[in-house]
Amino acid sequence: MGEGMGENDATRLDRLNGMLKRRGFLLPAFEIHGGAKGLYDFGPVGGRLRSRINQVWINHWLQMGNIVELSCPTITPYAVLEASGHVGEFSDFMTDCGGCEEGSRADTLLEGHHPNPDALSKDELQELLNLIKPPCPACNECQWSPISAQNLMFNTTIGAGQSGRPGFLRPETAQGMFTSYPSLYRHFRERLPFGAVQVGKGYRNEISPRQGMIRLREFNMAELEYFIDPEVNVEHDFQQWDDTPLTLVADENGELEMTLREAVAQGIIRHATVGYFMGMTHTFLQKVGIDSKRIRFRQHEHDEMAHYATDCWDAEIEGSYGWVECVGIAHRGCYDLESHEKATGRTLRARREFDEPRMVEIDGWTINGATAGPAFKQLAGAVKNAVESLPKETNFPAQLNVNGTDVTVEEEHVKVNQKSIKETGEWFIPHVIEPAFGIDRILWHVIDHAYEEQEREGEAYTIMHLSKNIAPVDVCVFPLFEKEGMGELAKEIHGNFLKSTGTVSMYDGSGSIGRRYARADEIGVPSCITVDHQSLQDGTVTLRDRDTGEQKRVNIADL
RNA sequence: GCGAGAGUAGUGUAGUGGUUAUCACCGGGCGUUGCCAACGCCUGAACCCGGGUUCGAGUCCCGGCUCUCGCACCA
Repeated sequence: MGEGMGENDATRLDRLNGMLKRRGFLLPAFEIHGGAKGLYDFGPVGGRLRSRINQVWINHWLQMGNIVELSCPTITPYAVLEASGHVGEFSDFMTDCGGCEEGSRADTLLEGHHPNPDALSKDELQELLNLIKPPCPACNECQWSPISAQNLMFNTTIGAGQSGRPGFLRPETAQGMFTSYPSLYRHFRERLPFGAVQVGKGYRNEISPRQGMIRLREFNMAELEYFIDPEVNVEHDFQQWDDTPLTLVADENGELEMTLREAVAQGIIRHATVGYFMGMTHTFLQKVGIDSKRIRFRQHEHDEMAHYATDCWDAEIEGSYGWVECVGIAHRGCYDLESHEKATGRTLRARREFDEPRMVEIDGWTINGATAGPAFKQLAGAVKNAVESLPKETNFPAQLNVNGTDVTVEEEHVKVNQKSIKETGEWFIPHVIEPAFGIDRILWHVIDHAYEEQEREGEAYTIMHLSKNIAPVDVCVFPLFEKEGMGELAKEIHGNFLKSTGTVSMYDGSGSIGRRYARADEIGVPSCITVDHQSLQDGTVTLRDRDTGEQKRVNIADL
């Protein structure tokens, strides 16, 4: 990152940041109290920009027709994130020295006493720590406080006092969508594929937030969890991207220019749905005004991917900080649902009906409950499983080892088990393909790409070329001068814009007309309307385009 | 987290211990001009926070917070 950033880029970045603060896009949060690292306010202009980007994102995915929107809590019980692997992956287990109060990592203290302390659970670490009582590296004292998970996640307590139970602020929105799987499955009438999207806040207690909006402690994310049947080969329509080859940086093939259709056909992209979502991502980024020449997709190398993932592509956008990953599109296999299934014992599966019912022949042994029950008592269940797995040729009595106990199974304990079972389908854990968007990073690059510095008669002039889809203010209405009724007419037009839902209009009557255009250009207002003398006579106004500066006269009624 | 540098109106800045903290842009009001940051007058707005040294601190010292850069960390 930051490669090749010249002095001009650096001063441009300074001026851009100054403007963003001055005009109310992005500001350091809680600044009057000294500020807080990694936390930003979206200001009077930025707040609207953010929510419009969110809305475009949601609508973009809802267009697929089999996607619903969820909203899950940001406060998440410990068990959920333990099941998902975040507690293990994201934490360091810390303990404080009773002598000098210096905090140490428990796994580091126990190195040399265990082959791989990093892999131990919290309880196991605590047990080992109590046993070993290693000396404090700072003061040699051997008194250690109970281990706590010092986490890249924000700890909290759900509920007050003794009854409170531990939890975290969520590090991603995804887990709530996985835990909502049963409700999604029912909503979609038990038919794959389907997906859920969620836009919301995520939290990571980053050790060192840097580079403005690029690494935050509280961030806006937007994720899609798309559930598929791994055995179904889906056909996706790639036609819409056949004319736009993408820049792909593939794991083993280096940088390529090719269409998604080709990349999927050649197996460079390992799953068609991943490819389809890459296309959807590219289209979305264009919708919100990202320069498509500065988008590329980079494939994770094998050792970079989470162990359960089978393919992962990042959409990277080039801006003032170099190439920054803004979207991750990961094929997560069945990892997430399986993890929650294991932790809860709940079924998180889908049903796949066979084309033809399958007859399963069972020809073997099972126990005779009447005799085996009294004989094996509490072991009877385990003996049943063991006997049923024996081949038909087995002769009784037979010696078996069940749960570590040797038992003798007599002929009288068993009976022949011969039957046909008709199976019409099977249950499986759906696979998940997850496009995860860092909204703040995208928003930053939207701003970065939209920001243009011009020079007009030696003066710096700033235009934000924000897309109409996301511009925080849709229109400005100016009276050429606030007299002879021009101010009143302009206010009336402004009022009519405000009445139409979703339109943001600003009225500005102060300063010269050129100054007002300049103020509007700086926050990226696409259109400005000016009421002049002629308006009073014929009911027309001038409509000025931000990017070209051209004006045309239009009837007030046609606005 | 470690090391280095920095923090003065909304923005960019001047100010090496001594009056009422400089300048520009900026915001507001009035007037004037009458379609692209025009002009005049009036006006608004700052020494990051907390301690210390000193008769006196924006300035020196210590601690904290924030920013920038390097190292470390980083689905």
